[in-house]
Amino acid sequence: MIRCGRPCKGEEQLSHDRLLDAASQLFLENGYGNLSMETIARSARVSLRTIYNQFGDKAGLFGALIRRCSDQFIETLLDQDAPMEQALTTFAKLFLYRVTRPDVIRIRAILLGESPRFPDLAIQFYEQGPKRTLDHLADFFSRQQQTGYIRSVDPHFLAEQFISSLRGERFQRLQLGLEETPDQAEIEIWAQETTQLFLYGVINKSTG
Amino acid sequence: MIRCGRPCKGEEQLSHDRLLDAASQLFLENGYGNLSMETIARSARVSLRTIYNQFGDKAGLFGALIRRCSDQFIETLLDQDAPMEQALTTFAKLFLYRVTRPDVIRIRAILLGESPRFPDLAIQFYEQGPKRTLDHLADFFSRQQQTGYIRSVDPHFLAEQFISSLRGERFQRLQLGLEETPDQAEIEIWAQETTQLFLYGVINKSTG
DNA sequence: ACTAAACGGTAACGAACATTACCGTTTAGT
DNA sequence: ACTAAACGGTAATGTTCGTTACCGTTTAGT
Repeated sequence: MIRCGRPCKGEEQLSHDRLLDAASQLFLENGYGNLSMETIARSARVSLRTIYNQFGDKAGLFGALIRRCSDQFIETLLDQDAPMEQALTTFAKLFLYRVTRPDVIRIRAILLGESPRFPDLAIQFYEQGPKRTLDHLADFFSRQQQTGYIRSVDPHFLAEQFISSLRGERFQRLQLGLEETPDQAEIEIWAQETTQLFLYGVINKSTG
Repeated sequence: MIRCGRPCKGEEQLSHDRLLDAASQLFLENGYGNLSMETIARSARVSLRTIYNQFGDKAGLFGALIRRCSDQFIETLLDQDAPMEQALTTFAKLFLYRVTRPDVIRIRAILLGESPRFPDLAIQFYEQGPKRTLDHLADFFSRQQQTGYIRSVDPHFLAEQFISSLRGERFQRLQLGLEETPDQAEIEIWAQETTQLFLYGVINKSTG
């Protein structure tokens, strides 16, 4: 790179983001232990010293990355007034689409593998990401219970079960790299079938 | 170690197992990339050369370990003649107990993180472990469908949903190290509530 | 008894890697 | 204009690690 020297005023955030972007992609491809700082620096067209100035060390860079990934969380809207099945199905589609993106799958798997080394990071990730979705969903179920449409079970339990059903075994296979990323059409079927099973159960009802 | 030289006839398998046991525990504690061959050798009271003779290299040792972990799979009995809810609950307890053991949780998380480096290993693990459980469960649902008690949905879909519901969000937290291993009492409640929700759904039925 | 195989222990080799240091350069702040 | 800060590039440092080699020892197989 020809460009060198102290960056201009407006460009401070720029190299910072470029660095995070490059590091992100490389961590996703190689995991934590199998990626060298030099590779990151070269890919981001940044000097090694800059990384250490901005993030302290490798763990700091990894942490910043996880945190940025969690911050990308946007609360999925749950329409409280729509029919419950429709509201849940719409939520399910959005949730499944996000959660099946290859980079989300990968970052999750990497964090799982390294969580004993970064226990605080695991907590941050969960509380800023999955936990907020669960709370949001539990609130939805709680309101639906007040209408009497659904059984009075702990709404947090319901939220956890719904999320877990949504992920399904296919999510495990995705994390193991045994399956391709689903497209929109597959996700829609996936969301509908799972939501119905969750709502109506398995038993054949005697009366419709 | 004082003991040295070519091992006696009956002791061949012994050091092999001792090696796998030690390696197993160390991999669980440290993950793949953060564990040195020398540490394994010392812990197993075995020379480095012996490891390389028996397993080729580090990846080979890790693979043998994963395979042994999968082979420990024992088909959980599903009583086809018992009432369905009872059969499923019994299965659920056993499944949850096994799947929440710390070493099983850890080996899974490590394999997830390293799966891009060991794609074949991920396949072997899944097919010898989870897949056999799923097939077994799908067969159970298929037979139950013939009795007409449950809706006619793809039994493999039902099996996947049941397993996935069983794991629940708590399983994710376990993998992230955010929760303690559940004891038998917790597992029983967990199994019962999940099974009931799976069978009867969320909707308040008009007629009991 | 003799050879080959397998072992434990130590050391060595070579590569990779996280981290730091140094140098010349460009911009910010005053 | 001058100093301090931040940069890119290269090199160095110190460590760790996977793997191999060598040596003396013990057992298997014949």
